[in-house]
Amino acid sequence: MSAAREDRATRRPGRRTTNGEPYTLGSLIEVAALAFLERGYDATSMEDLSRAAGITKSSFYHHVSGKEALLRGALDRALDGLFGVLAEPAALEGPPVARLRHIVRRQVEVLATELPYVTLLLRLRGNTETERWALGRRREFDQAVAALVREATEAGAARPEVDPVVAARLLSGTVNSLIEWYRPDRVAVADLVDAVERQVFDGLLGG
Amino acid sequence: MSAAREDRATRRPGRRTTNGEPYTLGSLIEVAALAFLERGYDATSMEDLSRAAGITKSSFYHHVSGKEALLRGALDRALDGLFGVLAEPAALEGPPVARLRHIVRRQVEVLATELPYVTLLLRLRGNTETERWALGRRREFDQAVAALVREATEAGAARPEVDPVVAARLLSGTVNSLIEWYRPDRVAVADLVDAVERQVFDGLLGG
DNA sequence: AGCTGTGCCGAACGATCGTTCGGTGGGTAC
DNA sequence: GTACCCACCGAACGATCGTTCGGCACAGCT
Repeated sequence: MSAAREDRATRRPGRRTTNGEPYTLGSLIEVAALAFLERGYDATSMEDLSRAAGITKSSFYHHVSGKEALLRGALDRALDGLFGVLAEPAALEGPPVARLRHIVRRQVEVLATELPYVTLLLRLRGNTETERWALGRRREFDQAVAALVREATEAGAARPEVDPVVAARLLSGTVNSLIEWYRPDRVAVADLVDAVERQVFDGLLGG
Repeated sequence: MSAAREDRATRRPGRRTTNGEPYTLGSLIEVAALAFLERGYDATSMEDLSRAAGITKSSFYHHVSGKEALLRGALDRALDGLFGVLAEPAALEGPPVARLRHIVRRQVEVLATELPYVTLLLRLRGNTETERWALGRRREFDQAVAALVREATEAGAARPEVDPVVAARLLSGTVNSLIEWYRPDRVAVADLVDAVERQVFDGLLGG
């Protein structure tokens, strides 16, 4: 996590005494998200975070207003990624099934590339106001996908025997469950996208 | 340690002042699991638990050795349910696909009926020795299912284009994601089982 | 030279955590 | 009666939490 700090040590951009890279809010949010991913939000102390960043706890507070701000920043990044998918042209035009396919594929990509942030979003319990706000936005996203599943079912393009609401939940569940096991070094993102699409739209059996 | 207290319920077994129901370890584990389900393990204090049980914090400790024991008890119950499925005859005999189908259906049933306990199991981060022990047992279960998926693929009964390991992860993810939204009062268990089986083995599309 | 702003730190704050302990009151056994 | 048991409680323990504060070292500017 600190390898990038001493390379351009000659120039003094901000203040930084011993090394070049200043601590930005974004970089500290990244550090925090990785720690939250590993131990969970509540079980991660500010001492843990500051140690991971390479400074003391009190120095850490010089750059960050508090623990909840780190959470909020990470959740913002996750939600921006997800809602960005919904705003893409291929998610807005064409038959419902095609739009659904595109959203699922892109959602998997966002999950894979923004893994720590999305993981944080999906593990929320709603204990604080910030968490409830993020859960509300996440529900918006899920409902948009659920509406698309219902459209596809009514258009006769999806299995009518299954309640579209339940189908949408299972769909979201399948995609979101990636955070439980996917690690970027083991499986390529492109292969992951294909595998999820096949399993979701074609099922486990057949061939 | 405590099972001997409730069996002879007619004769005032323990002491109980205001009501007849004695506090057994099992009933307190149930209370705890429900609270953990709502707020998360770390965010739930012993004060919360004792208040939910209707006694003070110090009285609570008269019945329970500690917070981790409650966690351990709940995890035990979840793991017993899951491994019980693997031990059923229909999970041991017959072609791989049929055994897989049976396990998936029964696993959904266990998730639905033991929801708080399984939820606790699936949210573990491995911060304590107890958590790591439970994660190890859970991995055993997942590997047993993964082995069955591989068998089915080699037998030509599942899609060969998808890596069996990834397919098994997606399968487990789909089933386990039920804990994120399923509540026993909204959808009947039998309908849930059918919907999951269809979505997993037949896919979202078609009709 | 002196002044100022800033990155960083040690020490401590009050709050809350899980846990322990001494005691109390009312029931049972003798 | 009296001795004992046990569910229950109030109060406090040490530890750790997130957060704050005063001060130190050093760079840029005048």
